[in-house]
Amino acid sequence: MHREWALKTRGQEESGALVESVVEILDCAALCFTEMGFQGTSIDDVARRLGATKGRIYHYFRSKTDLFFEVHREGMRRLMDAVNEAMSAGGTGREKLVRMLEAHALTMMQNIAYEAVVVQGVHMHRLGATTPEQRISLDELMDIRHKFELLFVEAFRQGQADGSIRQDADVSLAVKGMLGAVNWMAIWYRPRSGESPEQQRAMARRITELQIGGIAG
Amino acid sequence: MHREWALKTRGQEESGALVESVVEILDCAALCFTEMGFQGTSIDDVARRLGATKGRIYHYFRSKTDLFFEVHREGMRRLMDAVNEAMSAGGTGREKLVRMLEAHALTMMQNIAYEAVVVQGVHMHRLGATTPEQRISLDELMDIRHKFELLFVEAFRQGQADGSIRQDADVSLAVKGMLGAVNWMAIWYRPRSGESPEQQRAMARRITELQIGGIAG
DNA sequence: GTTGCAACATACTCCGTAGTATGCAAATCC
DNA sequence: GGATTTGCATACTACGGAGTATGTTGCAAC
Repeated sequence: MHREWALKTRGQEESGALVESVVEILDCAALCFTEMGFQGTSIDDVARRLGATKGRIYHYFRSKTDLFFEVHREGMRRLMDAVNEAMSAGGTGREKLVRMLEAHALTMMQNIAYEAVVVQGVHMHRLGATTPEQRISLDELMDIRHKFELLFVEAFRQGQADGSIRQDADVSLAVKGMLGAVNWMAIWYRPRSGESPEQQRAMARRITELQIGGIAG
Repeated sequence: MHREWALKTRGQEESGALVESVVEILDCAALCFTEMGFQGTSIDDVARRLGATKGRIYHYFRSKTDLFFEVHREGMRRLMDAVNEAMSAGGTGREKLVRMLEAHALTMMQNIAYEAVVVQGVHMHRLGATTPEQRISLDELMDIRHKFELLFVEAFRQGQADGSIRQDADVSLAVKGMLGAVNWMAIWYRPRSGESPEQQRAMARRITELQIGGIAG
């Protein structure tokens, strides 16, 4: 998969060193934004965390807002990739939905910094005070997010059609509820030190199963 | 119920006019914080929305952070009141949980500005850069939030004991999931113009029923 | 080996904003 | 009815932080 950075250097060849440096910046930015919020994070904060100075960041990114958008975009990309793959395999609508929710939850846990920024970004979508250029980026991100939700809606509808999902449910509300339950992990989940991928998968399965099966005894 | 404002004037008698003015400030602050975030909102923004100036705000609140805390506290208070009342009535654990979730969802919808700030505040709890005094306020709010979650845990456990809730569930994870589904409303829900309380109650019932019953067909 | 450019660091500018100090009219108290 | 306080508005200060302009170093190409 070819990444398309919205960088000053967009369009030119990506050497390995360049990508590495940019990813390093994105990682630190994701951590800072997660811990202190967008407005609460200064470029100097990110630079300090990098062990560098602003010069390095502004060499690659036009503005603080652009940097935030790139982190957001990368987080959405990881989510989208995971869920798309989970959806592509066959099965009933319900089986698809289960795989998609598990993939979603697992991606949240494995990329908690990026995904916390994504959750923040959703909240920020009415920021308004942006340049027309940034407005386009923002609209693009909202569009991706909408498409993301539509994937779940589609699987849900398929499940209703094949009888694996109850038909008396408001699809939109049901999907928003399920996604909310998983997205909320961005708020409370922090990896326990030494937590194995298998433990993470187990947690993803449990939270998914509760959303599918409910809690009634 | 006697409100205890963390104001400069704390401890003195609350005349009706004082309360009215403070509530007006809190309402505007809640809207601003919801739309632009904590750091993105300036005191002048809140004042402009009030049709006033900073002087009025700093007359009642020590700092911007204090103002945010008060909005957060008020939002939590409304949630807590609603859920506490729903819990106090009898019934099985599951019946309690249903009423509590419905009350939670309904309160979210009817106080969306305040509750959006509450959700934001949870995310902000590791802000760090606060005075010791503010640190105490913040810890207090986190404590309230924790107690709030414990109410649901308690009802859940009761339901497991009386057989109305399945016993193979991780209580903490299940509660976090359900609360996430409802809290997420702070992100997507905006009242449709002319939406009746009855329609809101219907939505609260639907989202609750999905969390309790699941979506399996 | 020197030219050129990439990849930063350094050193500024400038503006928004939190917080303060002061002014001032109306209400309240004695 | 003078004195004091309340409930703000006005005017100011101080500073942090976004963005910029300008070095500086190292590698690559020729």
